[in-house]
Amino acid sequence: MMRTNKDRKEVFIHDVAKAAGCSISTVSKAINNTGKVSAKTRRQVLRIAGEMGYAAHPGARSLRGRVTQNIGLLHFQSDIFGNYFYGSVGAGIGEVLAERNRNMVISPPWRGSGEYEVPKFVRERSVDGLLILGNIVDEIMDRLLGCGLPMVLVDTEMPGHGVDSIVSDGFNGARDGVNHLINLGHRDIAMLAASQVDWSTRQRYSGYVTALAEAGIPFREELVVRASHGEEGGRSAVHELLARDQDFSAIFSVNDEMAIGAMISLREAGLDVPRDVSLVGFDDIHLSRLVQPGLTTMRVDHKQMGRMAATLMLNRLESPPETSMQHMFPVKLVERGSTCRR
Amino acid sequence: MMRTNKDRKEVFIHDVAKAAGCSISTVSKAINNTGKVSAKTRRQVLRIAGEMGYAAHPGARSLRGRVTQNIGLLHFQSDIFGNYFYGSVGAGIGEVLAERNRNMVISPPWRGSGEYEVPKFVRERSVDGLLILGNIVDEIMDRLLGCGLPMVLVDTEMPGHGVDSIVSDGFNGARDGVNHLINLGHRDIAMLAASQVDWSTRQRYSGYVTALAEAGIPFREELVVRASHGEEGGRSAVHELLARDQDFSAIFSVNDEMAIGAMISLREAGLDVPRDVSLVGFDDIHLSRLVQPGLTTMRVDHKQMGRMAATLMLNRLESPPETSMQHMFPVKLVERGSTCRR
DNA sequence: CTGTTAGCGCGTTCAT
DNA sequence: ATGAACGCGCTAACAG
Repeated sequence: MMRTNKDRKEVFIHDVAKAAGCSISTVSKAINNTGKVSAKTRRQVLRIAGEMGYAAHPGARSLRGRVTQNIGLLHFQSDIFGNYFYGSVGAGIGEVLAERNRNMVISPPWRGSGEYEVPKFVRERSVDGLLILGNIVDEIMDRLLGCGLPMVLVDTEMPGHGVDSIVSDGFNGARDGVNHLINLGHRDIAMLAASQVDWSTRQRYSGYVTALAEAGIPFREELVVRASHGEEGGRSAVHELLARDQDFSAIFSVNDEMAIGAMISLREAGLDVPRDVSLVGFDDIHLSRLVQPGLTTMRVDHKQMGRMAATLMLNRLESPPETSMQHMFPVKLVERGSTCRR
Repeated sequence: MMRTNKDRKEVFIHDVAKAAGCSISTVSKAINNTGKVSAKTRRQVLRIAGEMGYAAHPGARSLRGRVTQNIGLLHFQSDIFGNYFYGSVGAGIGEVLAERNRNMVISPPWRGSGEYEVPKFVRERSVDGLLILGNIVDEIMDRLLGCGLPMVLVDTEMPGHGVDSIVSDGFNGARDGVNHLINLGHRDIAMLAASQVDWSTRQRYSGYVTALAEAGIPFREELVVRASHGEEGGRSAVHELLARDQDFSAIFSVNDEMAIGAMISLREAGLDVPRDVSLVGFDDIHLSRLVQPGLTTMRVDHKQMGRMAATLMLNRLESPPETSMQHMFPVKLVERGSTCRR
């Protein structure tokens, strides 16, 4: 017969000490592998503690040692669960935190109503460090810095504040993506961009502009559309683009979700992808393999980015470095069905 | 000039008391709205605490009051971030936890290598309750019950252990889905199922069998394929089905991810959906609107399920009920392009 | 209404 | 090599 949910029995260090026939402090030393304890008593204590299912009270530990063993995950653009890109990054982070025995605390879904309130867990400092996914408004950043927690930024940068960051090479990625379209014979290449203040958009926008310039193709403001992140943004961007009544045979999108929204809207408008319009995205989210046609995109190893961000944070906590560091991941073209020769 | 990450200044109840010119316990009472405090001093204390950015040390609180204000999220089938269904549920959970001022702690990606180890945060009891997403192996369940934490199950049931559960109506959903196919003139309807031990699969399987029986269509074992959850499972299931060389004009899939995998494999095999094979999924994940053709499926309000699970848990913590409860969400057919008349 | 006090479980010093 | 004692920040019981 299985247990039911009635029989709870908390076991504290005191109980272990009694069972092991030694003092509380000896148990503590044995468990934390600190101070002087004979090998024999250590083994004994560990065995008993294991049998009794002892685990130190994290509250008491953090009260004493000022360390929580929790890492907070922040994301301000949207809900992390609903975002394929951040989801993969989060998975990588989760792996590392588990390997190194930390808990992951997640910020609540961001309600973008201009309330720049930091989550409860950072106000209360119930985490040792913060991993921040994606672009972040200055005002929030300022508040977070005020909390004095170590931070690692993922997919954005913020120089001069002593925070680490992990990004993908948006500039070269975008340049390569647009070059791919140019090599296919396209010249009228539109760009779907997000907010100007987003670091990632700015990088990718520069890559777009540069690729055009290098190919001697005049830049046309009318072919750049700005919209919100996500599939909805991509849809409205295409409507806007079509309403402008400009010729274009290809679209470079700042991310895959917008590209997929664009793909749908193009189809609804009676345009075939890639016959009428070639489409290149950015990120290579899981979805991009599944849509029909498959989305040509710039691949980034999201999970690895997450892993590195978490690793960086834990190392930083163990030995605070003098200087902050940024790391840039390479980006690689993945050809699928959404692009073809003009 | 923005702040940098150097200036951290922790503020404790002691500092607030000094600044407010009163005792520590008065501050505590004012903040927690407990005990007797004059309205004036309360206002005064709250103002000062706010100005100083005071937040109680959660470790100390939990040490004293045995409550952490954290809720743990567990998911054993796969990584929550990579799963569209659980992602939506998680979003609903996150909303409620934020509204009611709790933190969400997430279990690390489950490595299914047979190691039934409970996450660090439940061993250490750094959460007040556990929300468990999806089917769960008995052995893990047993361990979790042994921890004595209140639990709410989502998308699965486990009667007789005093735990609440929130599920969708898999039986009637599957029956309706299969009936839809029958009404379209199909008689050779295959089923893509997952593990027999999964509660949700069992329910949906029963619905499938019942619908056939009610329509007087003989059940054929050869048309039932079992595979792992997820897109990969759907793909391999279709391969298996085709290898069996049985006639079928429609497939009912136990979930959308498998259905989408099936859709891809059918296409690769030169079969058109829905012309050659009609396809019905279950769950209505975000992806199902995006694939081409759109997937006909059984809709469940995931986010609402998440909200209810979280609400149930918080209420249960505030006033432990005598008895456990289960709640079943209705399921509704959503017709899209993956089904047509035979 | 306010302040003093005790103790939550743990890690650490300092004796032994 | 081991144990006794202290205090981390906080809340609750009690005294004033």
